[in-house]
Amino acid sequence: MTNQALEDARSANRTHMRQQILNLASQLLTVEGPQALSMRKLAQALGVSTIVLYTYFKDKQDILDELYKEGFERLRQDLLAVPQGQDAMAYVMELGRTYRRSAVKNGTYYQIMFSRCVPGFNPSEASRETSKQAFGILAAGVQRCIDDNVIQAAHVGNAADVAQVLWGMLHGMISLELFGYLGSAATGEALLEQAIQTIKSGFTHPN
Amino acid sequence: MTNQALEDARSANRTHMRQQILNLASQLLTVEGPQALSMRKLAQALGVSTIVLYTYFKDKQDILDELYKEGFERLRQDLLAVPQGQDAMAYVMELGRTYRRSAVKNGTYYQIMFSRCVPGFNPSEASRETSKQAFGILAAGVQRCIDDNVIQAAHVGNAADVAQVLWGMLHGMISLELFGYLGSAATGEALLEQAIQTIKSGFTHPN
DNA sequence: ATACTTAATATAACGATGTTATATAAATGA
DNA sequence: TCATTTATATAACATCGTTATATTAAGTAT
Repeated sequence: MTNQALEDARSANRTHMRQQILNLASQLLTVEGPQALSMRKLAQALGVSTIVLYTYFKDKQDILDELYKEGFERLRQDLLAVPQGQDAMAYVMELGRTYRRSAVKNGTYYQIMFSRCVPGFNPSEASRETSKQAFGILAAGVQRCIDDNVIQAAHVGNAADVAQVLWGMLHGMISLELFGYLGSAATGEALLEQAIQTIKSGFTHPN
Repeated sequence: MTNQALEDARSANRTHMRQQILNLASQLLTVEGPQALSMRKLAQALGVSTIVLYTYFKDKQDILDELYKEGFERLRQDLLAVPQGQDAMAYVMELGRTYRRSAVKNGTYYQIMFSRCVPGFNPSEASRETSKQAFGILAAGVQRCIDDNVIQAAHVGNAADVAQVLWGMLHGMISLELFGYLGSAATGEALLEQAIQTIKSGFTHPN
């Protein structure tokens, strides 16, 4: 006969252990970079054998998938914290600045989310759904601009497409910054501000 | 006594062998992706031992560095092929479309150039100079727009900064496309066109 | 309480990777 | 012909992700 309380305890231990592993993986990732995040180091840091990792996670991809999700969750939380009180356009522009701050703050996470820094890693379909939620915040902000007639949808297309363009620009500027492709003259923050202003003008003054 | 002709012959053989290795590496990269580009496979495809690779290149990074340079060289050539006859703004916009076409056509090269798809690889300082030359074409185009008063520098900043913003947007849109982050609704080409129009409006109608 | 079953963990191995030390064959020079 | 340098091969080392086998602990049942 199976004991329900026992199962629960085991399940609790299981999620607890999983979290502990993920915390350590996150720390290893942040401090030493994606390169140093190996199963062996992780196990050693935990003081256990490698096989323990495989009882709590299917494989390394499974762990990376969780970090990927956590990265998008952090981004989503940061974006959610932006107050919507101001006018719609100002809100969207502030989302852009927040996006950059969040990405730079969690640079190693951002690498996992958007660069193929771990060979063979591809986020699962479920995790990609998480990424769409973060994007959804951006899209909703754009939609509000359209509703308020700050952006003329007739000229620039639907909200999703406009948000894609905005996202692309944000992601591109941030990627160049994180990759060291920005000319030494301007800072990432200043250039992003300029980019935001440019795209804002493009949204509001279509040809 | 050293024979000059012999040295020359050796040097010629050396560069020839180097090129042969790089060609095969490029093919391996294109067909099987960055993941499959290993020293052993490369040696096996050449029908020689791994040590041969190390007599012609310092290490794997050295080979990747050459591929990195070749990627930017291809991009540069494609951008140079864009006719400058048209008006300055149209030329810059066409540069943008060409940039995307070139990046999509050489997707695996683009990964080496802009994503950390090979652990531990960082382009050398010399190679990064090559990347700046491709960027220089973009910057020169923007400069022409400023000279022709199609872009008001007073509003949007100097040519280098404007080009950075343009580059960031291009790179971002392309990255999202190559990474599969584009909503299934719109194609990469259509979205880039929209982005180009947006940024064009932003450049010409500053607030 | 003792035997049985199940879960958790360790050890050690497999194949693959980049890289290199040692050894061997070929070619060039005196 | 002998000596020296060069090119190449073989085999090894350390690291990686992963897993088969063995061992230990814990819980269950009689």
